Amino acid sequence: MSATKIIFRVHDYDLAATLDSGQAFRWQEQNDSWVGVIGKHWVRLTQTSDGIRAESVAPVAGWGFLRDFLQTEINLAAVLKTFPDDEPMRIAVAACPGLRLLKQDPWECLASFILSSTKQIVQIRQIVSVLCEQFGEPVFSLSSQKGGEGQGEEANYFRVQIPSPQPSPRLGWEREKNRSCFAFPTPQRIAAATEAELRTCKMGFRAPSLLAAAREISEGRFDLERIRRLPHAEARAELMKLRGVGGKIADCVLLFAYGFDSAFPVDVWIERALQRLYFPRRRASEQRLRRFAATHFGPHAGYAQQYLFHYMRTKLK
DNA sequence: AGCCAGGCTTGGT
DNA sequence: ACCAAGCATGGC
Repeated sequence: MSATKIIFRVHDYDLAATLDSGQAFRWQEQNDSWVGVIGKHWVRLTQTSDGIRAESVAPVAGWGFLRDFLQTEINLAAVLKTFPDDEPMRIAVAACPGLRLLKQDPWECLASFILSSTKQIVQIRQIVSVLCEQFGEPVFSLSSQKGGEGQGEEANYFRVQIPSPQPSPRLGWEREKNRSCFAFPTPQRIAAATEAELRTCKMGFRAPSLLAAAREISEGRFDLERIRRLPHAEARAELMKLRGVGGKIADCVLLFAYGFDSAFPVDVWIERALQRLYFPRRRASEQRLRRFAATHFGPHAGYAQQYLFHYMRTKLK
């Protein structure tokens, strides 16, 4: 089974910064590439001089899913033009031109951010990784005996050599091979688990929240697709009905999965960034910072937030 | 309204 | 080595 490839010709796209900027938690750097799973597709992405090269192990019917995920059609320059013309924004953009927003699957995004509360990015990655290994369907099977006529999911798997160049010294080869080979578990699968089982993934007190969301969704009481069609404020209110989802997490899902570009997640880091960059002389209340953010950054405030966040994380600390 | 919920990283000694 | 603090929070 030969790998299939495509090149997305896109400029001002910083792949590494984008995949590693705290919006998605499943991408791993492998040599000069990034490996991850989108839906049922394992993919390897590499930044090249003329864009982004994508490789998959199994042949894919089309690359629309990846174009959509990476948002390569977005005219970034046009987005940047809508930012306020002030010193902090200029510096934040200059620090990482080419930082983008992805468009992720709503369930994966929601579940990941329910698991994110009071966790640092490294820990969120660990939790999500174990969750996928434990409950996710393999996106391809290493030892499947089945040919093409199985009726279940198996028919979609392929017997392949995973093109993973070198084992990392810290995780053994076996473990390394198996990472990123699982789809994100469905709401149905999570709903079928017990709280105790979920807790083995080290998610602690977030387990009941994840379980509740999975049940609401799998039993049809909560419709993730309906959110997409609601106005911003209503969509936000709807998401916040879920246990474990407050304003910050709702904003993350609105921005990273549903493409509400004006959503502006405010966490400790953004709060500090706003305080330092926009109110250096006197201390501004959380209220004030929030109100300022809601009006100051324009229609693509979410992009602005991502630049401020990245700048804060990498340069200001 | 303040405290609690885990566990891992970070930074001090 | 060890230990304490601090988390890209929200619920009760």
